Amino acid sequence: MRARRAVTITDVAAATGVAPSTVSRALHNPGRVSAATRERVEEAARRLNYVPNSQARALSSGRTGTIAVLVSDVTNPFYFGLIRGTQRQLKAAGRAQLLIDTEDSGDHEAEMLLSMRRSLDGAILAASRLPERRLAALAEEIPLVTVNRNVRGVPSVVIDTPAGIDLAVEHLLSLGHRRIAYAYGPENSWSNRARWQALRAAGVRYGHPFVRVGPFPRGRAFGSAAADALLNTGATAFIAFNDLLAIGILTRLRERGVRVPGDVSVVGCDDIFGADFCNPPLTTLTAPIEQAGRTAVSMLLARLVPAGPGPGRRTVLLPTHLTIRDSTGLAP
Amino acid sequence: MRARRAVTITDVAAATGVAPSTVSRALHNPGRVSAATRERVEEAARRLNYVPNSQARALSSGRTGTIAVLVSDVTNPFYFGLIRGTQRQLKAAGRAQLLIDTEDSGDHEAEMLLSMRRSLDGAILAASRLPERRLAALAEEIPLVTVNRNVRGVPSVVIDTPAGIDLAVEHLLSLGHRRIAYAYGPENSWSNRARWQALRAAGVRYGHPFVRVGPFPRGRAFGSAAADALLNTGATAFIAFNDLLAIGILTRLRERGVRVPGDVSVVGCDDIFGADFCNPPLTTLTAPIEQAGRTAVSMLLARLVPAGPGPGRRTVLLPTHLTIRDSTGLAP
DNA sequence: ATTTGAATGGCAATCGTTTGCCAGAATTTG
DNA sequence: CAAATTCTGGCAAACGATTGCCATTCAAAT
Repeated sequence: MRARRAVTITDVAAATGVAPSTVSRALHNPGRVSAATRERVEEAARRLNYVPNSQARALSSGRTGTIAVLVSDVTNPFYFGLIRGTQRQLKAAGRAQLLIDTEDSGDHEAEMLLSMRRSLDGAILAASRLPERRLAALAEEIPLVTVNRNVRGVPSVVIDTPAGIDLAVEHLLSLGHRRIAYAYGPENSWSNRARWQALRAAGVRYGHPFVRVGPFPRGRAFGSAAADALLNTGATAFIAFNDLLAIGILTRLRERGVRVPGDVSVVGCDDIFGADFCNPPLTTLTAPIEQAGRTAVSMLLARLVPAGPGPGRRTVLLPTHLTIRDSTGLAP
Repeated sequence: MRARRAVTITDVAAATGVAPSTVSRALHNPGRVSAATRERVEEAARRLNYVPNSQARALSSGRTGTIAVLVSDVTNPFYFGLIRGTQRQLKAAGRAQLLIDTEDSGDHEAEMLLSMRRSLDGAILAASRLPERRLAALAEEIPLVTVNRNVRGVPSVVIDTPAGIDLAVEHLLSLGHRRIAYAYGPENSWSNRARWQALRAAGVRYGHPFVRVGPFPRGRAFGSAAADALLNTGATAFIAFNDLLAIGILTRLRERGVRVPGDVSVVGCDDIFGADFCNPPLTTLTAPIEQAGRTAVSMLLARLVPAGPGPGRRTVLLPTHLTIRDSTGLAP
């Protein structure tokens, strides 16, 4: 009933008067056949509207042409840019993107990856929740590139927010702030730990011991709790684990009648969609998210060609910059 | 070098002492073998950590287990919820989701679909840009469900924003607004046309001829042009094609010193991420986007089982409701 | 006891490619 | 001009499942 039998390589072969193997080579290994036959094959393929069956090809060649992109939560705006970046680059390389939502669970992540490893050429792990050991083990099974997660032996692209944190601190210090508090995010987030790490180091360096509150779960909703806790520290400037939390904090501060930046300043991380139009617009560490996606894809694809140029760069560090908007101002 | 040879159905068969065909049946067609053998097979499969090769399975059975979801722009927040909805439902059904960004081009859309039709069990078209004829033709090739696009013969789930428009109009009329202007979106958007359609009809019904400005391309950036044009109409209330545009309009109005809702009221459509924390929070038509995604998947899967329950509902209409926030108020 | 039919399991073809190997033709080399 | 290479193209064996068909076995019905 559905779609009459598809055009196969055999049909093209018959139409051209050559063997199927020749068609295969003409199409995917041009150097292997004479120019004349190649042209005849191509013509016939075009005429018959032949499109290779990727299943069959995957079966015999072992390459599937699809790359999985695993995110912990598709609705987290942070991933939008990332997904767009991977999508672009993959499309340009003629590959398909399998999007997987791991629902923030490492087990889920591993299970998905393992069960699909036969159907994948590789995977990009944006924000893996897996412990180092399991991640490394998984990388043995299937080519992997991580984003914002640095594990020995697994290539990764990481956005250098820690360096950005220094920029934020300088910015706040220059505005006269001396007490800075950090809203600590989920313990299972590598970025979160790295950010706090950097902030604490900066605090020591400048001789102002910065404090932290939390941890708080992911999501704007917990901005309320975070805001209350932050106010309680007596700090005049807050840095939030990410923009989502920062926006939640902003909302709560408004509710409580605390003026931003009159009374306190707030800095976010990532510069997600919405950071520029929330109220007030958020000063934040702008991360090159889309570029991270593109880079991750490039690294992964580079590893897939057998004659890869050596091991390639193992870790690519992408710089961030501080985007100053209206949520930071002079210390009161 | 990579991953020692995988465990195949033959290995399981050997370990159990039965034929491969029996293993296949035990695993996917339980009624066909005795309970005893099935258990032995299952045990062996578990022990050997067998995971079927989906390529091979697709090749012989014709079913691939993956569904494509086509969106016109992955970074449009409207799709976030949709993608989450489809993701959820597909995962529950044990299927994979291939995400495709058509970059707002019908040609691209058709080309992708055609070239992947062998690797797909079906596709969900969120916001197709294809003309009716081509869409209908494509539906012959591959099982399709559209979202927010109604084409004869193609099952669809549409979010009933037109009905919502009436709610918005009543809301605005009750606040004393008499002149309402619509910011018209891209001509190639079915939803946009439907919304204007509904608004115009309401205008006629209530005896207040509503006007429109535009069309404006997708994206927040064009909110500036839209805002200026809207102000120029002399209307006191604006309804925007979607929230993205509405937020852009809000930004521009603030720039120009126009107070919202003091001077003018603004209503958006969709209730995307950000509509609740922009400045001021946006009154909007809340669409059950995630549910739309889930429903689309259910409809598609229902069509795939051979003994489907008849043709099923062809079009599912999902209701919207008006979420009143701070961008609407009494007419000046 | 014979017939019937259901339940169970195996054989082998098939799905559409890719690719190692081989043979003949064409070309280069000494 | 003979020998050695390089080019081309075909054959056939995978790749790992599914499934139509057949052969047994075993129980139920006559």
